[in-house]
Amino acid sequence: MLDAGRTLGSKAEQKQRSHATILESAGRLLRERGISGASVADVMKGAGLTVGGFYAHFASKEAMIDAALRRTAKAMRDRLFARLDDKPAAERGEAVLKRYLSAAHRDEVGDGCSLPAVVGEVSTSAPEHKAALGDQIEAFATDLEAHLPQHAGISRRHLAIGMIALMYGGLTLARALRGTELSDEVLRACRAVGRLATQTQP
Amino acid sequence: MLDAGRTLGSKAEQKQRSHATILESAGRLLRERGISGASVADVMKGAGLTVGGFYAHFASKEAMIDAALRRTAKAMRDRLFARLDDKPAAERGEAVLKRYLSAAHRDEVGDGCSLPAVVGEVSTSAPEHKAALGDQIEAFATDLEAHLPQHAGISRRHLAIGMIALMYGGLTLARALRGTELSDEVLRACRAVGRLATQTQP
DNA sequence: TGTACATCAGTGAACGCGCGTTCACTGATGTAC
DNA sequence: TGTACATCAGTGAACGCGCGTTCACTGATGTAC
Repeated sequence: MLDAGRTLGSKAEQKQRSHATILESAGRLLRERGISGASVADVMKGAGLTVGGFYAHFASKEAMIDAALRRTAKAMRDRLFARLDDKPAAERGEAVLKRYLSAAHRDEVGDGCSLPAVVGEVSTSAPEHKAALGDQIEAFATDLEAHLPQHAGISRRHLAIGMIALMYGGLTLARALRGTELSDEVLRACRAVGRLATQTQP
Repeated sequence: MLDAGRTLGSKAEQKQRSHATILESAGRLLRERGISGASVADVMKGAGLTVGGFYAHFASKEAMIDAALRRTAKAMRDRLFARLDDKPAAERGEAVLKRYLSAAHRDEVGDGCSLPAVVGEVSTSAPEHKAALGDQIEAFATDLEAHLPQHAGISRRHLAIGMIALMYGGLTLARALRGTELSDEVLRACRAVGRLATQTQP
């Protein structure tokens, strides 16, 4: 009775902890190996569990991918837009660009953005992933456009969407070419082109 | 004797024709389903043949993917830069941008650019694909930079590489979101951002 | 407090399937005499 | 020209493997009395 609050639901708490660990493992493998590469067995092994228990936590692999995608994309946004207030408003867009298109971000595959691992596969995988991706792109664009300047002939929203495509495209290309000289060049080139868009017009 | 030229090597010619048909089928499936989705059995079926004969034409699936990637990328460049002489020099960069980021190109998955189907998978597949992709990006950049204006603070080569990342990223995102409103918006937004880079500076 | 029963998170083996690759074979084409 | 043999492009079944999913089970935790 005294420790009712601690004991009660301790089984449920254990399950909750496992659920979180599985999601974390799924997020890492999703970013490292993509949708098809993040196998249920490996995700469970990464969480210190065995395959059989998976379906007590998720209805299907697709449901797991969906949850992992939403979680990792949210985490990425939080990180990307953190501590921007320290900088003058005019420099914030470029700061996001530099964080995203850095060599460090290219190399920390399992912890970085999930878009490079996911976007290319979405068109050939389960249709529900399209909605998850769409939601994350919308959220990303909304967060980003607040930090971009007004240009003639293009809305801030479209500027943000274009910047996302540039950042996603550049990072994915740089990762595909990792270890070659061209990989670094891609990052530099995309930062330079992005700068044209983040700068206030003369 | 009379028809020696026609008969001689007719077996070899048959094999050559089959080889071309297989490559064509591989190119289509590679673009429709990506590297892992273009299975050897389906590629052969698409060429009107059966699995067993495959290894008389290619040393491995990887060799086939390599050849198909190089072929389709070359074909895409030829198409993208065709008949640009009809246009004033200042409009050629934007013309390429419009061709690449068109709704038509987004929708003709099996005949368009192979980058959306390939780039995301390269970092987790056979290492030799990295070289094939690198070569195609180099060639693409070289072709493109000739049609771009000089900007302050960025080389034409880097402008070209950045544009490629923007076009690849935008098309891939638009394909992932195909059928949604956001998909069209991505294409429009990327064309607008690309225009900032293709225009001569004021 | 102690005992008997219920719950349920997690295990591990099995399923049907598609994959890349191998191989004994078939039968039309090509060659030798 | 006609016959016997060699070549080789393509067939189709088989292999070992990893996949997503299912399911009978185990054993620690929780509940009832």
